[in-house]
Amino acid sequence: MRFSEEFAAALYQVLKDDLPKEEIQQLIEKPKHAEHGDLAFPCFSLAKIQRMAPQSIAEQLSRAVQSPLFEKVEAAGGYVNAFLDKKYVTKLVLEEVMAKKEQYGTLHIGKGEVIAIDMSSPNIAKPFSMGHLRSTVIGQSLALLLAKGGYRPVKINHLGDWGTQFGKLIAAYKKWGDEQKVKEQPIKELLALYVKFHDEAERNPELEAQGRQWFKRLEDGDQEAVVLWEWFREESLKDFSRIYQLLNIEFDSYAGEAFYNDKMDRIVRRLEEKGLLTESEQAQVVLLAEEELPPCLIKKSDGATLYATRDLAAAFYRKETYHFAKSLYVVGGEQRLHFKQLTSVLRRMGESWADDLIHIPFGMMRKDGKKMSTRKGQVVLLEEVLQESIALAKKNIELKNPGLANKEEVARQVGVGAIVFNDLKNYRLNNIDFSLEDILRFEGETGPYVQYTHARACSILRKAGFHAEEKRTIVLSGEKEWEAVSLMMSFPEAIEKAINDFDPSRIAKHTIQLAQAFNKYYAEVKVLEEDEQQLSRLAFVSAVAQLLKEGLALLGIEAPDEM
RNA sequence: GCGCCUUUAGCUCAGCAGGAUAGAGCAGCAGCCUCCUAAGCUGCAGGUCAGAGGUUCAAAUCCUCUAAGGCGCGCCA
Repeated sequence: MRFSEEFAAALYQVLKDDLPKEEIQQLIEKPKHAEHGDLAFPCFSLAKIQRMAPQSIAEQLSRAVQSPLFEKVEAAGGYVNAFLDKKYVTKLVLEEVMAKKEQYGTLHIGKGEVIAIDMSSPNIAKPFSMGHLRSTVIGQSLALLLAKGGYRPVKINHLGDWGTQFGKLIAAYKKWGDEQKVKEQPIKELLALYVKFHDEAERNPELEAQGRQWFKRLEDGDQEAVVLWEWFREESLKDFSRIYQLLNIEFDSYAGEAFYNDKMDRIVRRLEEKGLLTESEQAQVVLLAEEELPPCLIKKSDGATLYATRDLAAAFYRKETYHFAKSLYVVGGEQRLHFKQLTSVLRRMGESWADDLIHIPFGMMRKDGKKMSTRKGQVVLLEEVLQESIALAKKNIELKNPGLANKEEVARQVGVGAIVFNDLKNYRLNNIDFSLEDILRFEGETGPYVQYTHARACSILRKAGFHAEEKRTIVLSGEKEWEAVSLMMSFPEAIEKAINDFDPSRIAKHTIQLAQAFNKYYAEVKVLEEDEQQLSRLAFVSAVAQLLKEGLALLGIEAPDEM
C-alpha cells in the first residue's frame, strides 16, 4: 500500500542511521483499533538499538514525521500512530478507483507466466458430489486471481475417466444393467450399479476379479468394453457440463486420465534408462528412501500402470505443451504424500522444474463427521444442492422483490453464489462438515449478503441516474466513508496476498468486510439527500459497488444489479 | 508405529513472516421500516486462544512436549 510507503519514507528521514527503509516498512502495521489511527510504527526494536525508552522514541518520531497525507501523528504506548487525512485520502482513493475501473487492483506480478491448474477432476460415471465442489471453486477462483495478477492460467479438468472402477462398472452393467434405464437417468443408474457391485462384492469376492478382468479388456482395446466406456463417458460429460454451466465455469482442457494412456511408456522407459526403477514384490517402483518417503509405485505386478505413472506423464505433457512456470494441483489434502512422491521422482529424473509442481491441498467435505463414500452411496449430489439453493433464492425473490424482471437468472446467480461463497470463505485446509442449513443461509457472512449489498448500491445509483463515466471532484469529509475507503485502499494488497498464499478466502473476507462497512454507512447516511455532496457520495457508492462486484467476480460469483 | 493437518465464544470460523484492549457470523435476548431493497442496521450477553514448558521488551501467533480429532503410509485414484 503506497500510504504505508509514504509513512516509511517519512520515518526513514529521521531514522536513517538506525534502520534500513525495508525494515521500517516491515515493521509498520495496521492498528486493530480505530483510535490508534490508520498506520502504526512500533518502537520496541528501536528502543534496543538506541537504548532509550520506546515511549520517548515514539514521542520524538511523532513530532518529526510530517506529510500532507497525515492529519495527525501521535505517540501512544511506544507506537507512532499516523492518522491519514480522511478528506484528502478519500478523494485520492475514490478518484483512483473511478479512473481505473475494472483495472483497479490489477497487478503485474505474473509477468505473463503460464500457470497450469489441475482442478475439478470429477470421476466419470459417478455423480458430481459436494466433494468435487471444493476443487472446482478453489481452482476457478485461483485462475481468476492469477489472471488479475498478470499470470496466464490454464485450467485443466483432469477427468477421472480411467481405472479399475470402469472394469467394475462394466461388469456390473453386464450383470444387472438395463440399457433403457441408463439412457433415461445415466448417472443415477450408473451410480446404483456401482453401489450394487460393491454391495455384492462383499459377499462374493469373485466379482472383484471380474471387474479387474473387464478393465484389462478395456485396456487391451476390447470392442465391447470400449463402446461401453465411451458411452458412460459421454453421458457423464453431459451431466457435468450442466453443472459447469450453472457455476459458469469453463476449462481450457478436458484431458483426463485416459488421455495419457499412450504417453506413459515413454516415461517408464526414461525411468528405466536413468536406472531409477527397482523391482519389488513383482512391481516396478522408484525407491525414495533418501527423501524418507515410501516407494513410488510405477507399475503393478501385472504390468499395469498406476495413478503415479499417469500423473508423471501428465506433468511432462503439461510442461511440454504449456511451458508452465508453475503447475498447480487443486487436490484434497489426503493426497499430500502422492504429490511429494511425484515431485521427488521428477527431481530424481533430473527435471529442473520438479519443484514448480505445487499441490494446493484442501480439507475434506464430510457428512455427519464421516468421509463421503461413493462406493457406499453416501454422497450428496451437487446438482441437487444447487437446485435447492436456487429454488430458495427464487422463493426469497417472490417474497421480497416480486416485481423483479429476470427472476430465474437472478435466482440462479444468488443460489449458486451462496454455495460457492460458503465454500470459499473459509481457509482451504479446514474440513467442512456438510450442512444444508449452513449452505442455504442467505444472511450474515454469505454470498447473498454481499450480492444484496451490491444490489442496494446499484439501486441508489439507478435512482440517481448516476454515470460513472463523468469526471467529478470528490468533496467529502470522509468521516462516514472511512471504513469502506480504507478497505478499498487495501484491495490490491488483498489480491496479492490471495495469490501468494493461493487462498481465495482472503478475497472473500475482504469483500465481506467491505459489504459490512457499506451496510453500516447505508443505515446512517442518506445518499440521495439533495445537497452539494450528493455527487461525491454517489461516486463513493459507485466505487463500493464496483469493488463488491469485482471481489465476487474473483471468487467466480456473479453480482446482479437488482435482486 | 511413522508422517502430515487441525484445535480460538454454545455452533461455524477470522486473527498467525510476534506487537497495543482476541474479532465476525449464526444461535439467544432487546430494539430499528411514514426514509435510497429489513437477504439490512443498532445494542446486550457470551473467551483459562486444547494443556504444559521454552524463546522474547512483547506469544493466540515462533520452538518443544502432551492430549484430542482428522488424513495418509505398495499394487485404488
